[in-house]
Amino acid sequence: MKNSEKQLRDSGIRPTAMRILVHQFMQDQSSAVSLTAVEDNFERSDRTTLYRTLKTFEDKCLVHQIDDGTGIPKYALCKHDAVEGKHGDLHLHFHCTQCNQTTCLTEHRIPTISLPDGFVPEDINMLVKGICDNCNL
Amino acid sequence: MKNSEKQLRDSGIRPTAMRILVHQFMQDQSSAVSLTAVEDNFERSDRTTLYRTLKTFEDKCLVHQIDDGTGIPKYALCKHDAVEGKHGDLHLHFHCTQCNQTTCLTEHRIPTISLPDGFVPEDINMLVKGICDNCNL
DNA sequence: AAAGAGCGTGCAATGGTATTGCAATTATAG
DNA sequence: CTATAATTGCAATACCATTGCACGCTCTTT
Repeated sequence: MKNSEKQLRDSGIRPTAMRILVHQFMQDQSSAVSLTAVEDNFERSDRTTLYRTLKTFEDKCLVHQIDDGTGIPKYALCKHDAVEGKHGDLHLHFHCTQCNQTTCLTEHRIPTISLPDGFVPEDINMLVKGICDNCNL
Repeated sequence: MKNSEKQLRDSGIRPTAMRILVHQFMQDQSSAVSLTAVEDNFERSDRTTLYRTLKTFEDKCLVHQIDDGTGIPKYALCKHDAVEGKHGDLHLHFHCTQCNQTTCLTEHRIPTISLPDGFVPEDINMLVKGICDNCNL
């Protein structure tokens, strides 16, 4: 997938070797990854660099950060095309309490919710914890 | 509210002076509080004690922990009667990005959600970020 | 092709918070 | 009143995110 380089460029990110590798790594993942997980896969690189790489990706809407309740932020590629500085895909996240993996259920849009008067929603986060399909065999 | 003492007893928690005070403090709050917030209100007591107090409350379902995406856990009293070791009230949480307060919208039950085959839900967390009614005047 | 500016990277250090171990104190039960 | 158990306070540990700084690379400009 030489694709990564193009995607970085399109998002206004200079496609360094490191960034391309990280992006490709993210593409290979079926579940969201922690910074530590990325670090373990790139032992030659520094944690800080990877940290900033992910942050850059996030700023440019290539990646979204997921809070799965473990206290450790996870990252996953955004499926949709970046929409001008807005993380637009509000989907469900599932955290498996058994294998500890966090998955994007991209198909499952978050239902619109009605709030009390005066409350203005800007972002919605929905997290389901339980047993994932893999652990449930 | 001498009520606190009874509630602790009913939950199987020994009602020490500290615990009663913390419980009363929680009752007075209109939004969820962080450990640090509790600590600031009880300067005479140790952070660890308060930490364990909240944890005890949580274990006994007097209090539920809220993850509002700030990375700092918040706590709020459970409204419902404790149901045998199960935190049963799945309600909405709202985090105001302006005043930084996190509120339980107890009235707003979380809609049931359909998951892909093989996924078994055990707990659901729904968090809305935006501007709260107080900041929106 | 060489000089310079700006960005990316690595290292070291800082800070904030949860969490645990242990000893002293306090409350409960016999 | 004594013994036992639970609670509390202090100190220490551990884990991350985050930042400052200096070096190196790349890209542009002349």
